Amino acid sequence: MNYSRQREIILDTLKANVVHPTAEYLYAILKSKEPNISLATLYRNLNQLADNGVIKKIDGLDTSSHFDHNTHEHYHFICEKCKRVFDVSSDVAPDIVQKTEAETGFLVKKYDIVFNGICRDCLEKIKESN
Amino acid sequence: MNYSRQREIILDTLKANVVHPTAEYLYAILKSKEPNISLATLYRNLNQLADNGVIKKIDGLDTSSHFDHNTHEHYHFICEKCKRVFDVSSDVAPDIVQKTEAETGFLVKKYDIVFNGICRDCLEKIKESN
DNA sequence: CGTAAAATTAATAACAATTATCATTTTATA
DNA sequence: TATAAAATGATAATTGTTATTAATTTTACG
Repeated sequence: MNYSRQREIILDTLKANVVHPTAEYLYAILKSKEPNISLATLYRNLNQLADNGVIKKIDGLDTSSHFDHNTHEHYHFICEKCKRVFDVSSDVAPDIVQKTEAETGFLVKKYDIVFNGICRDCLEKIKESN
Repeated sequence: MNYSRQREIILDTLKANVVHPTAEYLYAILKSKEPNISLATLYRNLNQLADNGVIKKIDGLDTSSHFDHNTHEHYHFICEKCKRVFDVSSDVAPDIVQKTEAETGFLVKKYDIVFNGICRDCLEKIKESN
C-alpha cells in the first residue's frame, strides 16, 4: 500500500466518527473536506483498509456495509427503531473461536456477530407512550 | 398469508436442500419443477416466509442472502475455498442473548453469527499438496 | 535530483442482487 | 357464486458496489 492523500483523509474521517458509517454516509462528510473525491476511491480504500486489517467491514446490519475503525474484538447491535449501531462487548461470547474450531475442525479466519432489536432509548420511548 | 401453490413448492424445495441456498440457486431448481415461476415470486415468498419465522434468512456470508429451513438456534460457517456453508452448533456461544440483554439493556429480537475460514476438507487438501 | 515503474485517482460505465409496479389470476369467505 | 384480499408473472427500476480507463501521484533507484 503506497501512501495516498485520499486514503489518509478517509481513515481520519472514519476515526473521527463514533458511529459505524456506511460508505454513503462517509462520502457526504468527505465531500465537504475533499470535494473532488470519488465514490469509487472511497469504496476502493475502505476495502483495502479492511483487507489489511486497519479497519473492519461490518455486513449483515442492513442493506449496506458499515465500517468501523475499532478493530478490537467486539460485536454490533442495530436498533430497528432509530437505526443506530451500537457496540456489544466480546464478553457475551467468550472463547467462541476456540470453541468453534474445536467443535468443527475448521480454521476460523474471521467472524462477526450481529444483533437486531430495540435499543434502550427506544424502549424508554415506547414505555412512555403507553 | 393465503395459500399459494408456488410458496408451497418453494418451501418444499428449500426443505429438500441440505445446503443453504441462495435465491439464484433455488431458482434454478424451481424452474425445472415449475417452469413459469417468477424470480420475483421467489424473492417475495422467501422474505415472507422469513418474516413469519418459517425459514431463516442468512446475511453476511457472501454477496447474496442465503436461506435456511432449519430455524433452530444455530450459526453458519462459509469456507473461503469451496464456498460451502456449514452449520455451527449454538453451544459455541451459550446464553448469548441473555448476556447481551443484561449488558446493554437492549431488547434482542434476532441475531446471527457468521464465520469465515477454511473447512476441514479443504484444510486436508492443502496439507496433502504440501 | 530525474525518471521509469507501480500505485492511485476521478469519472463513469457496468454489474449483481433485490425490490417495485401493475395487470391478471387465485384464494378465502360471506 | 360474488367479491375483496392476496398472490402471481413479467419486467422495469433501484441500490449498493465493482470494473474500466486515461490521467496523475507516489515510490524506488541510478
